[in-house]
Amino acid sequence: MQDYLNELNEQQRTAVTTEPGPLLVLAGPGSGKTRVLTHRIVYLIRELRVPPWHILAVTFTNKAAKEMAHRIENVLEGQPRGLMMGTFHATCARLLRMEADNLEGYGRDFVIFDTEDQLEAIKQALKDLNLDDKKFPPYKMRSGIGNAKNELITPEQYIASNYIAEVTKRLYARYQQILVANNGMDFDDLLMNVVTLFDRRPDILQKYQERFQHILVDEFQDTNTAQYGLLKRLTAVTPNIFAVGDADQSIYMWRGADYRNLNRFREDYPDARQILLEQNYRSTQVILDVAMEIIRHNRNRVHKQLFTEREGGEKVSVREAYDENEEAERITGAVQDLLLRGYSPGDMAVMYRTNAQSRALEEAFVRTGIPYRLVGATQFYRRREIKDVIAYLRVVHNSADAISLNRVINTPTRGIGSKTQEQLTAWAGQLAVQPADALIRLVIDPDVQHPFNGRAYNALHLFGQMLHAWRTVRDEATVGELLDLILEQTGFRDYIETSAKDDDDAHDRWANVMELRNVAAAADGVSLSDFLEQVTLVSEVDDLEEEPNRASLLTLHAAKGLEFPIVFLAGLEDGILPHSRSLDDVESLAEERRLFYVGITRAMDRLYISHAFRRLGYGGWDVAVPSRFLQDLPADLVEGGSAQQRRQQTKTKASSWEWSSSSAGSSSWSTSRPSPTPATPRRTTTAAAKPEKALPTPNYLRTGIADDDHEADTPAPPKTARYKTGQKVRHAKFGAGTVIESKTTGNDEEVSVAFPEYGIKRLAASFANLEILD
DNA sequence: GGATCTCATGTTTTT
DNA sequence: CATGAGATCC
Repeated sequence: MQDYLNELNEQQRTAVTTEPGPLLVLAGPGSGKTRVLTHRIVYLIRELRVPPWHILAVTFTNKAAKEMAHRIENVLEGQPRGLMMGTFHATCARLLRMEADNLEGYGRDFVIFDTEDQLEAIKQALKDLNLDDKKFPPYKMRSGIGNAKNELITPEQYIASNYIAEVTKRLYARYQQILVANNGMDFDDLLMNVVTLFDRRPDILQKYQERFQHILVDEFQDTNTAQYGLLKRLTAVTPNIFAVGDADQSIYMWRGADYRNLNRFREDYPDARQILLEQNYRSTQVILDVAMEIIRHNRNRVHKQLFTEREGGEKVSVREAYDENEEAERITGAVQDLLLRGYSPGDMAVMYRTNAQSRALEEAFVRTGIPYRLVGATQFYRRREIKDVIAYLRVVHNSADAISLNRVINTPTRGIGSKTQEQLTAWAGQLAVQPADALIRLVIDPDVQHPFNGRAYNALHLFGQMLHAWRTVRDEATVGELLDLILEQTGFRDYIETSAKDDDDAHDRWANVMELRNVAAAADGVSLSDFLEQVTLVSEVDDLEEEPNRASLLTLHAAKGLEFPIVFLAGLEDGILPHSRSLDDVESLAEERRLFYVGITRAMDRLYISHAFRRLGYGGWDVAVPSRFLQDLPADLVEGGSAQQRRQQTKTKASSWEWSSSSAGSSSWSTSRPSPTPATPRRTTTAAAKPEKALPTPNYLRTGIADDDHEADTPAPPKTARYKTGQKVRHAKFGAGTVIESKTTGNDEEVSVAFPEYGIKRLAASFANLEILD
């Protein structure tokens, strides 16, 4: 009868069947935490006879929520009615939809402001306060305000300890007024407002305390103060809180998450039981050992001794590529190899630190024709054309949303410039109505007094008519129909076609709009209000189309919670995987390490790590320093030699470098071996980066660390090409050849040379050591 | 008032 | 390098 419990190991079963009360599950990667959560919910419903509506399960991503819903459905053969499950933000939004009337200044039809809307509001606030947006960059101010909200600090409580804080405090207050005036809440408000509501209205708090008698939290280490505060209030009377987390996978500190909430939990719920899940069902022992060795270097952590029944396993491969393009090519080459060996594209994932890295990878995948999907890069709902269309819907939905009105009133351009917009705002102020409603007044009341000249009036009137028409059909039409009407009346397609850079761009952007239209059309029976909420709170495209069997390209952050048989971690370089902005702070550095740990532990069978010798910075090429984390890899579990050896090899090969061969990638990962005659290990990372002869050290070979003294005054390499088309040159390996083309790239020179026997090679001048034959 | 160009500037991760 | 904002030009 309890067959679903048999699928669990002892610790898991203990967690699932523990009696209600506070429980902390410390779950290592791959230890089945989702399984524990879902089974716990099933257990509560089936065994303890808890009505589903007494259960609240919160996650951090929509993906996790969906996954959980899916699994529960499988076990229970149907979705339990009334079970509340979703992200913190979505849950709070739902709650506020019911209760916002009890919040001063807000109504239930509030809109959710995303990051971009926030910036607009902050710019407005800066203007209102006569502050210079150069001195107080909106995005920085936004994070200041956001941090305060995450800590549940109101503008009044904000401590102005210095000038910038004093400005932030004032700005925060003004910003908040603007939000309220727009009946808008930003992401942080969703959480904070619920807490505020609970604190002001004990009766409402009590209502939800009674409703949510069992609360489950996924990824507990990612909670911030506001979220923790929320949980604490809800469980104050009945502390049935089932929290699952792993401090080693805390990667969201930058957004206010604080894994120390795990400690607070132990203090705040002294009776809490604690269960450790260390058995891993995902990776080979080799991968786990590597992961543990990496994470071990972080201080102040509780070690989890991960183990699996999958003993042994393939060693982790580490390779250095010449640059990011070659790195990408080697990865796709290895992918092709693996495809031949029976893996499918869907088994593989390439993970990286920053979205910018996806470019080279994507190009390589396109070139090789391997099906791939790019997860979340330019987030669908943040694309300009999508935001535009959504802004239209928002204006139709909510007159108070002046931010959205500003966005669309002249997009596409229709002769309503900034001056006219100012007049409109002023005029609406006089009428004491929202600008959007003032426009409608212009349409329905022909005799109304207004300050506009003929041209402006016509333009405004025309727009007002459209808005009026949309408003009229709003409640009868489906979201899809409304959207069609808007697209048609605004001539949106024309707008996209005329404003796009080129045909491809126009095509893509229109395709995006149509994608949104499809989403809207599919959301049959969903109210406009709900539709807008979903659209703002759902970031991933995964709702749109679940791409079958494609390799995934994704950031390490996006990879959390996922697993793949084959994982590639690209760009393991100082400044990228420990990200440059985290190098001088111990805590951030520890978080970068956890990010690496998360990446490693996504892999089931095989892990490939790569870094490049040089990488395109913002401008030219920079020499990359292998990630400091790589030094911590256990040598006996890694194949590919030390960082020094790899670099030595890169340099040896670089003298005969070539990009063109597409087969180079596939063999290089599997056949290249660590140099048989390893150079005397040297500690410095810049060691031996000097070409022999008398060539000047190219700038890109220098790092911030000072080299030998005499190099400091070596002149920079010539900016102009040293090699000219038609010139005869000699290469150590390829022999004599003719220069076809030469161009400078950054501080180096890229020479294409035709060799009679070897064909055309593209060579990096600083390495190729070409002898000019005249 | 609007569109185009240039210059400057600023670069992580996302609910 | 890419995007965005500002100035300039139409």
